[in-house]
Amino acid sequence: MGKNTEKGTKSSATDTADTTDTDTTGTPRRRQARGERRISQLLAAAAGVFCRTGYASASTNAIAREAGVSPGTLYQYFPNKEAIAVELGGQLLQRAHETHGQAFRPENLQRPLPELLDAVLDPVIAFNCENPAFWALMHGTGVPGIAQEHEELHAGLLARIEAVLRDFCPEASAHELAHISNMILGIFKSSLDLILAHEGEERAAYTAELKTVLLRYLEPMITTTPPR
Amino acid sequence: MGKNTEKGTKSSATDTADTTDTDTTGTPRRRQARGERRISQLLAAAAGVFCRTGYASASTNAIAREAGVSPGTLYQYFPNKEAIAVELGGQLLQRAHETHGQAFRPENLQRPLPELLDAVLDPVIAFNCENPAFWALMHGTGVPGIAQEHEELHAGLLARIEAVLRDFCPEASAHELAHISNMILGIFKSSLDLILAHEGEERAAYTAELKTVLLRYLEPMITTTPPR
Amino acid sequence: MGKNTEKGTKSSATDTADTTDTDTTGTPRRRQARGERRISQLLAAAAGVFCRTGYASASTNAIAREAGVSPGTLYQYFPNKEAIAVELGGQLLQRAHETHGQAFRPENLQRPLPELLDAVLDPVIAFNCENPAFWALMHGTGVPGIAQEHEELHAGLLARIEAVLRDFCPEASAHELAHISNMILGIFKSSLDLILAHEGEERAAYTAELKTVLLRYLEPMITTTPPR
Amino acid sequence: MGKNTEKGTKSSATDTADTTDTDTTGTPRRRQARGERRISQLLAAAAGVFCRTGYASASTNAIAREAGVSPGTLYQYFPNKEAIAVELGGQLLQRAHETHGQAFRPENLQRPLPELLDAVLDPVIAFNCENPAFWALMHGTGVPGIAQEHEELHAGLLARIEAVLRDFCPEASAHELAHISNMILGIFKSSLDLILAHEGEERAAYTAELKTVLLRYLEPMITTTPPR
DNA sequence: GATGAATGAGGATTCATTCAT
DNA sequence: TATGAATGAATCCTCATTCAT
Repeated sequence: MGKNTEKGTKSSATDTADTTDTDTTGTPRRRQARGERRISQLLAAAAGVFCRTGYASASTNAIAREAGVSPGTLYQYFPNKEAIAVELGGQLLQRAHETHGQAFRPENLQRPLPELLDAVLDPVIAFNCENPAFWALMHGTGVPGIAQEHEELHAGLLARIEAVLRDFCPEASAHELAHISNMILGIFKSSLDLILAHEGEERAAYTAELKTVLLRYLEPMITTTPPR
Repeated sequence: MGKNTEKGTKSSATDTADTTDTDTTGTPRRRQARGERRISQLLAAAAGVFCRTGYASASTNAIAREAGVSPGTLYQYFPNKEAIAVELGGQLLQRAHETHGQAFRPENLQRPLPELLDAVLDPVIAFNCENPAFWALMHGTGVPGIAQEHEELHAGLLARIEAVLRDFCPEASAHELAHISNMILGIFKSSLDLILAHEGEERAAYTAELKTVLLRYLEPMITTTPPR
Repeated sequence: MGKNTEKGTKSSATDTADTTDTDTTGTPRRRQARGERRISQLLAAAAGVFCRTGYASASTNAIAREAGVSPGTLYQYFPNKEAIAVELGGQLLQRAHETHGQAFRPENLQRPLPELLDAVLDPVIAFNCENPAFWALMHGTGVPGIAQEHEELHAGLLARIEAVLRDFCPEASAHELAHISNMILGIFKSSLDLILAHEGEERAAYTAELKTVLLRYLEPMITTTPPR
Repeated sequence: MGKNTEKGTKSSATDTADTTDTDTTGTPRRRQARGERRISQLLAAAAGVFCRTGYASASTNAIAREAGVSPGTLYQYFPNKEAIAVELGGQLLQRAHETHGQAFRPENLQRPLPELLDAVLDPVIAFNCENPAFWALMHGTGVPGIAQEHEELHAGLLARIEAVLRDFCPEASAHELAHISNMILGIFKSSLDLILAHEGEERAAYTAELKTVLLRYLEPMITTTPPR
């Protein structure tokens, strides 16, 4: 596992105060850098705690302790517990989008279905294996902000899947496409649970099985070869 | 404490005019009936609240309020919040088992796969549509008692699926059977989410889609016709 | 959920003299000092409330209020109500033991009985007058931890009394010694009630009377002069 | 509020039966007799529960259960928990007064001190051994009503002791008499604890020891032989 | 009268959040 | 900024007491 927290993203949760602070001296820059580090620290801690105990029963004090700071410090960077989840979700979401952008890039989509599945699924699965907090968060927090992020994620993936699907089955109706996409996404999610719950060979086996399911589900629908 | 929840008294939730509800003395039976009603009331309220807010953030006072009683009354029937969830889960679990018993009965399993899928899936889906609190509870409560019930449910379903599978694919290894069963269950669960999230035609469409997925997934594996 | 068995229970009361815990900065020491003060504050408040209303009907909120802090603060230092009583009892017990150690020191025990009674009883009575919460706590809390402390206290005193007695009445049987010691302790306790219930001259009178009782009770038993 | 709670507090078991509002029919008598039985039942149950758990932690439901009746029935005879204790205390108090009347009757007081102690202490000790709830109640309930009863008891005993004392030591001052009486009572109480805490031979030994203590304490004070 | 279900104020305890240092 | 003590509303749960039957 380890700490894979990138910095340099947007902190955005609390930085309204330092927008106009200083332009000339170097200190604020360093200060800001330290702030970024703190935020990463806190988000990483939050990811761990959310993963372990779930959002609802994760206490801010536990997060602060895990991050090695005091609760007061936590609240210097986040206005409340929800904001931590939203920010964490947002960051992971962005990286997920990037991953999806890579996974669904045109050269992957032009291959025959079996290769396409490999090309698309492998990086997405890898991302989720490396960021197990992602699903944990996106699932059942009950937090509106997160729910919205989940929507985004869901809608984004659905759109991508539909796009691919449209290429393969040009004559499918919009409704059919929606149903199929949702099914695909659902199958993916539940398989992901299985994949994340296992390791090594088992994990590989479930990954293979997922591809088999999708392949068999989709193959009969294909009416054209992939475009281009 | 509170292991006295036999079922059986389902009589006329709406009409209080049970003229024949006393065999020897009037009071005990009526008292018992009232207690049963209270328990049902409370469990129904709990189901609603758990469904809406999740187990963790459901407060006992909220459940009591939803049931239209005082917190003290709730605690007359359940020793604590957890027990409510466990009892509710237990009751639903039992009914689920009954449903599964019906769904997986031999005459259903002897048919060809498409009909088998109809025969098995339809009642299970129906049950879940009628008891939406079931999945909500079984999912992430963090309550040991529930987790165990979930285990039971999961293991029970898995065993049933494996049994069916073994008939269809006699030469599959134990590992393969386990993987396939888990995939099937996962696909079922995620489709169930979709099904529960929709109504009417959409619901039917997703149900059909689930069957399609499973049919296409399983058909190539079948090496024998079903026994007898 | 709540696995925070932290400092509260075992602050151990006497470690205020830790001169070495802060060498570099002043803050930790001030913090710790504040914590110590809070604990003392809370224990003092608890002593007052326990004294006034008894352990069972003393509410933690009342203790917090008496200490001038919020309930949450109380729980920052003590995990629960019982722990307050145990800590308070423990602290007082330790001081009692010290007092007893002084009271029963050899040079006191070598004197003739009348002087011995003065030398032993006066400091013990003084201690109890200064710490009226002591008996109040040791009496009927129903708390196991306290009961154990009470046992210790009782057994300790009994042992000391028996030791003195053995010197004075070498030929008394073990049973007789036990009976006499228990009687002495009982007489002491009941007189203490009287002493604590009065002030000034009256208190002195009861103190004198206690000594008279013991003197007359014990004198006829003495068969040797005190050792050495 | 004002509903039906008239009788409860002072029914007092023995004397209300004479105030009979109905003389003609048998039913009210029987009814009243049943009421008396209920009250005795409840008081006996209360005695047991108070003895076992102390007043504060005795719940009215526990008392009702011990008495084999429903909580509602308990409240038909007593307006509240305190009243039960007060009534129980009152009844025991009365019997204690009777015992004291017997113990301190003139022919006992005219004997020489050793016999007097036997004659007075033995019945009082016996009474307390047979009614262990008495001390349990009189001790630390924190209930005003009980405290008052305790006062009565205390004052009554003190007066009797002082009366005896005055006969033996005619020239003692009022203050001295008060002090000595209080000491005697205190010694008696603490010995009683010891006596009640043991059985058989041990109990006898402590009883003997109590008499020894009092004898040695009082003998030197006697300046006259008992009157008559 | 008797029952036992129902009540609800009150107590112990937690935790997101604030504030003095 | 960092700290961690302090806050207090909210939660679970109890029990003396009342009320419908």
